[in-house]
Amino acid sequence: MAYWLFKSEPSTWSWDDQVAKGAAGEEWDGVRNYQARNVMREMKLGDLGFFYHSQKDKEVVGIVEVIAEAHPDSTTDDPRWECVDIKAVQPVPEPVTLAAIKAEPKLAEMVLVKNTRLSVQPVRDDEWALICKMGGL
DNA sequence: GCCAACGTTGGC
DNA sequence: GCCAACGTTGGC
Repeated sequence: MAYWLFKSEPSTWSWDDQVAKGAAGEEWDGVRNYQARNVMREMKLGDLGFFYHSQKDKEVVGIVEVIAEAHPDSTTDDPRWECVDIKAVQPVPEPVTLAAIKAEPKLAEMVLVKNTRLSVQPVRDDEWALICKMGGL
């Protein structure tokens, strides 16, 4: 099982929007970046990911599950772009802020810290476990 | 609202 | 194939 992180501006697509989609989930569409697309191609059914709010909140607010592997992005005719489908699994009881992540030396290598602009990222097993703990899970 | 980082585009 | 110009993202 691999772990990932999905970044979104709450004003565009928030955790609440994701939760509202329920078990049916939703396409993680609109990604127009090769690196992020390549990360999504690595995802397998059942993998878990953090849902991160960028800009205003800057915190990990929930956990999602991959329910469909990479397929063409329905929001474009350009065959270069693909996306996965994800559904909300559960909220993080105590959202983990970017500040808290930066304050933790064990998380200094996170893509979230080192490559802030990448919108879909891999998360290591140890990073996943630690953030879950910090979030009260 | 500003600015740094970075990805993409297009001219040569 | 290189590089300058430009656009976008996201933290502060």
